[in-house]
Amino acid sequence: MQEREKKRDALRAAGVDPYGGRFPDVEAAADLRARADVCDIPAGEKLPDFTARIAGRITLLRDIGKLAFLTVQDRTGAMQFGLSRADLGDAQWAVFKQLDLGDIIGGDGIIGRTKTGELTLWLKTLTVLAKALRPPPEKWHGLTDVELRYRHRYVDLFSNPEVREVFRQRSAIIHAIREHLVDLGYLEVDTPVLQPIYGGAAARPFTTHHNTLDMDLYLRISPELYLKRLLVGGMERVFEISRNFRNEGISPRHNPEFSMIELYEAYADYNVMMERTEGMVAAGIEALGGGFIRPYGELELNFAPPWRRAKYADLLGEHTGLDVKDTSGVLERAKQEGIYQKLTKMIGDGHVHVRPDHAAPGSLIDHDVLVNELFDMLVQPHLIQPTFVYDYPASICPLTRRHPEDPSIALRFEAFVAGMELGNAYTELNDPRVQEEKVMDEDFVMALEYGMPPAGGLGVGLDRLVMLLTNSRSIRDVILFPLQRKG
RNA sequence: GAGGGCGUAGCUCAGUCGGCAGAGCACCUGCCUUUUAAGCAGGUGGUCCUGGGUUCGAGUCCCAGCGCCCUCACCA
Repeated sequence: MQEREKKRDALRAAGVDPYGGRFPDVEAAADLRARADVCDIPAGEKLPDFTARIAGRITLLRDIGKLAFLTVQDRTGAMQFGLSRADLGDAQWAVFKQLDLGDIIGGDGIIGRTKTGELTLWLKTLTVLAKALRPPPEKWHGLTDVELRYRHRYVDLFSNPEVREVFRQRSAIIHAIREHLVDLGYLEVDTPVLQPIYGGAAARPFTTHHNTLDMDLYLRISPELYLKRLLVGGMERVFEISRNFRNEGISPRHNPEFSMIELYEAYADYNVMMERTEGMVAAGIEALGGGFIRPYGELELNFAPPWRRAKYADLLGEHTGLDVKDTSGVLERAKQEGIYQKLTKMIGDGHVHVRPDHAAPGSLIDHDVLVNELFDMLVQPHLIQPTFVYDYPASICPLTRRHPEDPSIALRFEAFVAGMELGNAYTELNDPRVQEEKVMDEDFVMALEYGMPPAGGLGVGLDRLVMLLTNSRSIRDVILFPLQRKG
């Protein structure tokens, strides 16, 4: 670092600003490459009339005496600069001598190809735009220490092109989904992140406080209750790309703050929401290119619609041989798997509620809770190809409309891919008197009393979708600044 | 919250049985007008994650702590 500060001072002493300002009309390296490709420049030739201006960070520097080659990287790729002491003049050559890997420079010159055919910008003028005081990571391995990659993501980004590519793809996916929904007549909205009453999911919130109002507030765990108010207000198709905050554990699939796209469509139901899920994912895939069949780790996933649709009860039977309504059979299996023992141990902690009316004789745990645990343990890991699991046990889905012919079934689906939950949807409950029993938010109930159109609602985890489409193992690889403990 | 793994130069990593702290890249000095992980010669660079302990002597062994990764739990 001391050496670099000396060079910075040397530049200043020579009247060169080491932190240059505006540098207009820079061409992207990829655009220049395309422009050059149509010219058929022979190896070893320079075209005196083909001028260009490029800017970026120095990633390679080879000084071979009175001639030097630099590789400069911009957002679109790399471009080689050629510097000749004879052409540049002593003053500019002296400037070059103060450069290091990692510095950001601009170059004006003419295009040519070297003996080996590499496209090269032969500089007439060199402009220092930012002197880097810290060296970049090693050129061959880049930055691989995951802790440093997350803590200093800027280094990760400029030294690892594949990381930049993942986040470019993330942007493309979200942009495509947004356009897809807008094309369907959806309005994009923003609802409160700071909520006096939290709801819409079962998770512990982060709490905060507004000083002037002297009011406790929660960071939202879901935008759901606000988006439904908008349905009442006549906004019949709305979506929000919502950062949600859940004060829960961290894992390769969970970050405390994460992005979800949530949408509501009046007069639709959960079947329509299955199509919306397929449509959004297809739009994301189309933006990336490469087709519906995509690698994910050792797996090969086929996102081509329509995805498999399977009833919760049928899948349970398929993978466990159990009948959902067989309370004693489920209890026995739950004991075999150790689930029952685990749950009864947790009753004291208040995490598990005892509901004898829904339990098998002699069981302390609600039947549907046992079923759900069995499902998570024995069925979910097998849901590799995109699958809509629908018609859930009603007791584990309070905000969902019941099946008209079977009140024990909720009109809900979850989308699973690679054994991971990707989305969750309902045919929404719009009866205020039923809702009232289950929600603390009086204003929300009042909204329903004014009449909410029947609707389908859907939430898709955007980080997880980006993981699946970019073949990323960890949610931290698709979130720019994942939460880290204070280092 | 529980278990396992990891932590050494700016970066990527070796470090044997407890016996002088190492390599490559980067950096510095010199040479080189077509390099491609450029090359050649010489050189600088260390809180071995932190704090204790054992020992004549600790990067190495023991204890505690911190951080990261993984698994489980919690949670969608």
